[in-house]
Amino acid sequence: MPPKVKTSAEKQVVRTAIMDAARELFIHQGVEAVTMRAVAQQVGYSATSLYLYFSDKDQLLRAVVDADVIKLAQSLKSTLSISDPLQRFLQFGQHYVQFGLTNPNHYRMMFMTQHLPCDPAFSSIEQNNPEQDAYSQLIDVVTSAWHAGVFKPTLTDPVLIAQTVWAAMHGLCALQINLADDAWINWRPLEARVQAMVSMCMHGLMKETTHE
Amino acid sequence: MPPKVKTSAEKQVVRTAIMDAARELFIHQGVEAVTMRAVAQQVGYSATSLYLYFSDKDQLLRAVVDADVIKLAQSLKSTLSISDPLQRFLQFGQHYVQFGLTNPNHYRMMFMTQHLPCDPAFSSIEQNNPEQDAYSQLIDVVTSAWHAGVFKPTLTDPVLIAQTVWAAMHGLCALQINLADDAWINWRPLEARVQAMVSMCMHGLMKETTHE
DNA sequence: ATTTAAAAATAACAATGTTAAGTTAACGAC
DNA sequence: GTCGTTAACTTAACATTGTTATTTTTAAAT
Repeated sequence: MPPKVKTSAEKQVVRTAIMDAARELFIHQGVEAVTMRAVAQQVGYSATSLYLYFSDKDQLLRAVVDADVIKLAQSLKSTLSISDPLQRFLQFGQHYVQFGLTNPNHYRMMFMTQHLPCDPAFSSIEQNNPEQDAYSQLIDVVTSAWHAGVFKPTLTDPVLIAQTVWAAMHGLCALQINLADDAWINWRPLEARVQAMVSMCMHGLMKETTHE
Repeated sequence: MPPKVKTSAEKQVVRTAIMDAARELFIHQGVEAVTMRAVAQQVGYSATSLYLYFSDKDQLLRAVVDADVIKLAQSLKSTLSISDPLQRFLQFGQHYVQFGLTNPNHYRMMFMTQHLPCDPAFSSIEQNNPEQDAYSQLIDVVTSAWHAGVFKPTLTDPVLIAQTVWAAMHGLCALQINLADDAWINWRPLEARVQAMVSMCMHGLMKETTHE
């Protein structure tokens, strides 16, 4: 069966196929519930063959997450062309939240599960490349809005603003993803919570004149 | 060896011992990494005996988390005696964040790991009892501040305010806990991020006059 | 044609959650 | 007292998992 000697390109095809199968299962069943055997079966290999392409399950997850961060960045890229810095910022944020809420397992996998710290030295993502690095996009978007003077004058560090907004939006997504079904809490409708969070951020960060 | 016929009180002692051992290990090693055998050894029983007290690992985790939610509520209780509604709200929030950041594994176990939804009908926590239910404390604290008129007049739903503030603070804690060591991100100092988040919430929610 | 080694599969291992099958000894009935 | 009965517990055992060791297959190199 093994048609020996795969070109590096052919190997990449298999690698990608494994990652796609893994992502599909991770997203639908959660990372924990997915076995290497299941991934292998999905892609038509034996379980042990996966280890020829990924050293272990953690590395496979890491690779999938990396690829998805790039995808998120490419998705967010569409908002970067908005010329008005304020609108660009708002759309960017909305896009991010929408991604998290419509792809909960995706989001959980990327930002809520404990995985190996992402080492820029070994990542497949090119740091600071706005095509791939969603975090650097965020920094850029906030920084340009900051230069445009939309934030309160007391706020002097765009990076800090960015990290605060990210945290706020992340909290919204994370609680929804983890506790939406918890009968304990009488959640307000999701849209109302999104709206309230956006509103709080705007009133908390922007100049008064900006959001009349 | 088995000294037959334990009173219900004695059984409760064993149950608690198991939960304490489990919590200790969960917190130091993460829920995933802890085996039933390890918990059993810690408490001096065989692994299978744990199943006489908890139907499975998920239920054990659920019981531990429930107990810790009560502990959190009791810890937060100290702030409830502050007479000024605004100060009470602020201290309550600060207390919560401090808990999350100084007990990261605890916090992760309680709010960031996937576990069985908490069913009020079967929980050991008494819902709406301010001694035990931290969420109801939050609602109360925000509602009384709302009645005191500290929030912007456009904000008409104290529950929505509470859920928004919780999400914001949770995002702060969650990102710190999961991504603090990620070399990708040039995190601002933790205290600065806490301060910035608190400030954003206040400016975003409070009447102008409240925070001069 | 024979050798070599890449690519894959099969067999196998240790660890884990969990269940089934014993084992021990305190209590009640006589 | 002794004799079952049964609660409390232990030891065996199982299925599943991630992973490694071994073996098979087969395209290319000689």
